[in-house]
Amino acid sequence: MPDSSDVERCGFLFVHQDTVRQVTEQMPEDEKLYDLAELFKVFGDSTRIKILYALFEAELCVCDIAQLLGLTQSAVSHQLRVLKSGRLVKPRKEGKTVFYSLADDHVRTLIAQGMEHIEE
Amino acid sequence: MPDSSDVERCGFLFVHQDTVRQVTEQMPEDEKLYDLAELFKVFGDSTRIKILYALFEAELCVCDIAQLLGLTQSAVSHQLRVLKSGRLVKPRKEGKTVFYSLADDHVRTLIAQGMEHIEE
DNA sequence: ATAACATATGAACAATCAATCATATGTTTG
DNA sequence: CAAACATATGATTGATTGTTCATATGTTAT
Repeated sequence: MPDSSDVERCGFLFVHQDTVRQVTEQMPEDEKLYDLAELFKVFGDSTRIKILYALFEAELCVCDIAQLLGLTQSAVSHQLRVLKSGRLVKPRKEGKTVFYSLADDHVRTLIAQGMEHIEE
Repeated sequence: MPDSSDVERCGFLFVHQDTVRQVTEQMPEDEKLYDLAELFKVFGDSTRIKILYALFEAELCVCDIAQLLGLTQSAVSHQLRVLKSGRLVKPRKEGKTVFYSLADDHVRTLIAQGMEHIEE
């Protein structure tokens, strides 16, 4: 990370000074941007995407998901933990088994938007 | 990865057999799911998110972005390459300098949706 | 042509991460 | 209580990734 005494300068920054100030003002806080990146990181793995897609259709238990996707129970459980901590899925306990479902509709919307981008 | 001869079975798969079949049918092809995960992976880094946010307001050159975000020219260039290969930004060359802008509106929509999820 | 500049690229390294294996927790059934 | 079952967790490991440093490519100006 370069420190302020050693900042590079191209000719355009000062030409676009107004724009640059505007950009700086509109930029959300660092923490928010970090959280946003963390959210997308959760979507950024094909196993987790598959799990989410599976939950598009139905509430499923860990073991069902594992069979459905040809994965280990452990792998699925680990990934469900990531999805849960990102508030993308929510558990419902029923005796021994835990059923997972999508936490809210943002998950659907985000994935749909992503698909649109892929397919265009 | 477990092979088919050694599949775990919980009591629920067969209870939910119809649902499981339906889920399997609705599931997109593996390659598409992989690509989708790749797309989200591009959003899944705070530096890239910051770059995208900067480009929300204006077309900017590499050097401007570097200064704006307090990053190395090299780091920005590397990340712009990732963003470009994900078709999230597009370059416009003008002499020595290269200006980058958002490739399309999906970028805005996706980030907006993500922010909604974060802020709720 | 040569110097200055803007950007891109390649190699190297530290950090992060997903899958695996082994095991722990907690629930139901006999 | 003990055995069987469903899920969760912790440690390890191979792979991926973001940054840095050095350098290359390509453009403009003297």
